[in-house]
Amino acid sequence: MQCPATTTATRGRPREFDPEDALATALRIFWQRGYEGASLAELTEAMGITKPSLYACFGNKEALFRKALDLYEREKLCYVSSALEAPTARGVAERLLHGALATHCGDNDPQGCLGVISSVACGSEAESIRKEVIARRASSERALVDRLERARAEGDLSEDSDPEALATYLTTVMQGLSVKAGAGTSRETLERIVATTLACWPSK
Amino acid sequence: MQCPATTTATRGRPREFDPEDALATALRIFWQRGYEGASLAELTEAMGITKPSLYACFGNKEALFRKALDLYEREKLCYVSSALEAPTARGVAERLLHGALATHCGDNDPQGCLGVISSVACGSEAESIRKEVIARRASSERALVDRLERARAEGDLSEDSDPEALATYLTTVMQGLSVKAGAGTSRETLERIVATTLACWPSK
DNA sequence: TGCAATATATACCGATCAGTATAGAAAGTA
DNA sequence: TACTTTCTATACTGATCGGTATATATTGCA
Repeated sequence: MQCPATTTATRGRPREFDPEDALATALRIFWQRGYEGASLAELTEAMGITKPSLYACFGNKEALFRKALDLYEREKLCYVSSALEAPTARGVAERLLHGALATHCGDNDPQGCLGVISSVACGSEAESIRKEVIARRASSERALVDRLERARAEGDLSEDSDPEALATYLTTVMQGLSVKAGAGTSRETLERIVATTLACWPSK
Repeated sequence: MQCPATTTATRGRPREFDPEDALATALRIFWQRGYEGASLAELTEAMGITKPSLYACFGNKEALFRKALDLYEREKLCYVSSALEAPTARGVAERLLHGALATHCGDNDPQGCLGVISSVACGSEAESIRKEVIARRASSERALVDRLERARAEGDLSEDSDPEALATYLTTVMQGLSVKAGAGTSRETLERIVATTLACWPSK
């Protein structure tokens, strides 16, 4: 089967492509098109492999998407967990917003957030994909709530503030940023949105 | 051809369906599925008409979508223009956010914003749809910028505030709300997000 | 060298996509 | 009643969808 990490000598004809490279390419296509918008024809052409190779290596389209989503969270959403390590609530907000900016409006990657794209779109067939993306997002949002509750306990968020409300508010802004980024809003405008959000943020 | 308003006596066999009802149904389907996610099979079944009837009355799928989008803006986004008539900048923000809440998280309509759904998703064929939706949104955002500039001129927004930045910030929150609504976030949570946003809003 | 194992290339599958050709049904007009 | 006009119902088009069967090519091992 597939062994992306260990390059153990196997029998049979060796694979002619690098599964990690191919997966990174698939991620890029899914990121541009969404799950349903990415056809197997476009995927296989971009990855430089044929459909049987794709199915042998990754299972099927849905399994490929989940692996791409894993890669996305591992490599592109790492700013989230590192943001939670900021010393203050304001620092967390700053790192989250600037991280979102860098990740979803960079020059080298598609614009917008794969999670937002996949949860908003599309038809009925992709329902299980949608649910999975929403579930993953919920767990990372819970971590943010916990962090802000800690901030309130530590005093850098005022006693009468609502950590849960602030957390969902913050992710709302981040998701709005992704929508705008995907719609082609300029980076400069997005930076002003982040600045405005931080200017409103109710803590030091 | 089609004459939805005037019921002039025409020759030939009379149409057996009400184009306005059919269009309202089509809007609901597009709203649930997005442009590409809504198949003609699902559309015609929900509308209770056959494909030839749909094509004779509405042109094609894209034209039907544009007509549905017109209806959507006319009936569902009217809260935007009425919000701009609020006496103060804070009143504008309040009405916009509560209007978005009522429209995108109501019990009778699909969750989320048709514009966000259509601009975020999907494949490459719907590119012209995407562009159209983005353009329509831009023009309504311009109206909000104008309104906030007036607010600054009138003094209910401080001299050193940035109306353009505040306007895009506000629409960012609204689009984030739509993403969350489409993902199934509870109305109560969304109301807390609105309350949090207004608590942060930098004007009386 | 021959065999088992794995990968590739080609061509195909049934289902669905948006869109249409054709024929019949229902109205006004003469 | 005959005729024109318009709508509806059925069946179809070529293209594309995700997925696969088959045959061939390339390796390790015996």
